[in-house]
Amino acid sequence: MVAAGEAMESRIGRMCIERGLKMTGQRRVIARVLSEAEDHPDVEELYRRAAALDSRISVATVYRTVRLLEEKGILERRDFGGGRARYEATEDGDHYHLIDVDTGKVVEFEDAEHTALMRRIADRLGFELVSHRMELFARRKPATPVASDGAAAQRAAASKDESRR
Amino acid sequence: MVAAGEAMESRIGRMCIERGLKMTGQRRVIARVLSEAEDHPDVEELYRRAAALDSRISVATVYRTVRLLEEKGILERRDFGGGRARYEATEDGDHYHLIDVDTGKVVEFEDAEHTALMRRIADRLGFELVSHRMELFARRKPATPVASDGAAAQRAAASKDESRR
DNA sequence: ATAGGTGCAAATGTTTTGCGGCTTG
DNA sequence: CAAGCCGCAAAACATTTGCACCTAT
Repeated sequence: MVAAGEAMESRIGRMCIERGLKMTGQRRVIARVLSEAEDHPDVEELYRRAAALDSRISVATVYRTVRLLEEKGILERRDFGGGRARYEATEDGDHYHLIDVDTGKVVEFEDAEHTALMRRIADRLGFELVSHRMELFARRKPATPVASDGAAAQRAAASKDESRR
Repeated sequence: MVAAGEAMESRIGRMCIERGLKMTGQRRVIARVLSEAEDHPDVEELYRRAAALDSRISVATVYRTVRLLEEKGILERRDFGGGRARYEATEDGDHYHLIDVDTGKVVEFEDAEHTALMRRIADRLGFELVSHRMELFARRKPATPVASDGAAAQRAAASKDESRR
């Protein structure tokens, strides 16, 4: 196991240092929370988790930090509908999100074909793609009656719990 | 020309009547503004245009109307970033938007292939697609240096002015 | 007449900010 | 020590709503 020291820098904490950000206590805590998050928390939720580790943190700081990290390219802001922005650490390959309209759960998936398609479209219109976004809103299928299923499912899927609204 | 009577119902106005909505003066004006819009105005802008035709309209009513028409499927709400929701009349075929990150202009385009792809992806993950969204953020290309251009450009593109932010 | 619209202003919910004090590099 | 943070509370926005009149149907 990873001998949990105490002042050990989290993955995102290290990224902050790399970009020359001042590391305060609260920033370190928020960085840790973000590093450990496996879902797409909104600011309120990040605040809750951070405050649980160190109570001298205010929502304002969470907002400021999350904004800063987004500018630095460390975080990405998402909008899955429902008013508040959600955040997730920037990852390497492009991936997209499918939101279960009934439960609010988010399923991530990759699709290289798609990214290429977008670039091609922009190009055809005389533009250079800067960024893009795509979200699928869907409902779980009732269960495959009979038919050939077996190895039906998927590699890519990584369901995560986040039933809030 | 279409003899602009005065109480003549606009396209969206007619749709309201079809669905049994009460046609008040302000609703008629808003419907007309929406019918004539060729861009993707936000509520503030709709209010401006409507108030120019009939000053006894409040923003609250525009908000209420736009919300109602969205529920009735007459309008679609869009989010192109920048805080406020934008609206556009529901059209037949799916179309998507490319936002010029420098000017804010919106270019619409269609892509049947794409819609099918999404449905397939959802299906593969065990879901039934309810709706989806996709936006491209891009920058105009500097001009094709030499190479084969000529018939370079595009059919699909329909650029529209809306440089606001 | 009556269900439903409307204006106005107050309320909401999320995110930003001004400011004096405190911390990091 | 200077530049940059933080907490707090107020402010800023976009959008919604309660209430007391109006008005299409």
